[in-house]
Amino acid sequence: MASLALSDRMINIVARRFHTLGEPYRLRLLQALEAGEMTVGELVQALDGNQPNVSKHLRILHDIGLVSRRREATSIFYAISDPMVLQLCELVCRSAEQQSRQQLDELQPIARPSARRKK
Amino acid sequence: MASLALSDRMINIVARRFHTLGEPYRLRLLQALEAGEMTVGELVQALDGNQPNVSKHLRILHDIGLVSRRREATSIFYAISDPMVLQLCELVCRSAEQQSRQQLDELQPIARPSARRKK
DNA sequence: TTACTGTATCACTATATAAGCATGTATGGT
DNA sequence: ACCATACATGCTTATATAGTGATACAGTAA
Repeated sequence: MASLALSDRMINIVARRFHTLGEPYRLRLLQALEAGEMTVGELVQALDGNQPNVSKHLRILHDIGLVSRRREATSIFYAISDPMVLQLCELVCRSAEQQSRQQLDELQPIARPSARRKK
Repeated sequence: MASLALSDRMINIVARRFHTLGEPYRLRLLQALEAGEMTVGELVQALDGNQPNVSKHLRILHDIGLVSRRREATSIFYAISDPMVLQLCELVCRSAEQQSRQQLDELQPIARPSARRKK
C-alpha cells in the first residue's frame, strides 16, 4: 500500500466525503439510486420520507459530486455520478462482516471452551 | 458491481464507519499510524494536538475497531488494525482528484475557447 | 393570466459532537 | 507508603446538522 501522505487540504476533502457518506439516510438514497436514476418524488416514496428532507440530502450528495441532476419537465432525476461510492460501501461492508465474525470467534472459546479443539 | 441490498442494520453500521472517518483529525491520526504503531504521546507531538483530544479520537477509532490498543508499561501503543481504511482513503482521493480534473476541463472552454480543438 | 405539480429553500428545534480544561486512573519508580 | 508519568474521562461551551412544517420557485397546462 502506497503511503497516503495527504496534504491538509486533501485530508479535509476526503473527510468531507466520508462525512457525507456517514449518514444512514444518504446511504439509503444512494442504495435506491443504484437501480438507476429516480425523481425526487420516487425517492420520497421509496424511502417513505418527507420531501424537503429528501431534497436536502440529495443536495448534499450533489454538492460533493456523488449524484447528478437532470431536469425533465417539472421532475428532477437524480443518479449516481461517481460509482466509487458503491465500491466504498462494499469495502466497508466486507470489513464489518469480517470483524463481526472475528468477534464471534473470540467469544466462542468462552461460551463453549471444548468446541475450540474441533477446529 | 453486485447490488448492495443492505439491511437497515447494515446501513447503520456502514454509516457509523463512514462518519467516524469523516473527521479530519481522525484521518490525520490514521495517517500518522500508517508508519507503524505509536503511543498517545507520540501522536500528540506528531499532530501538535492536546492530549485529551487525541485520546478521545483514538477511543472513537478503537470503538469501531479501526485501531488496536496495546499497553507497555505506562504507555499505550495504537496501531491500525483494519487496513481497509487505507484502501478507502486511496479510493476517495483518486475519485476526488479525478473529479477536480474533470471540473477543470469543463472550465477550460470558457477560459480559452480555442484551446478546445487541440484535444 | 391563473392554477397545479414537483422541487427547493427557509426557519425553527432538537440532538450530536469537537475542543479545551480539570480531574481521575493506572503503572512504575523511590 | 508516596510521587511521577502516561493516558482516560467528565464537564462545559460552541458549532454543526438532521428533521419538520411553511413557503418560495420553476415548469406546465388551462
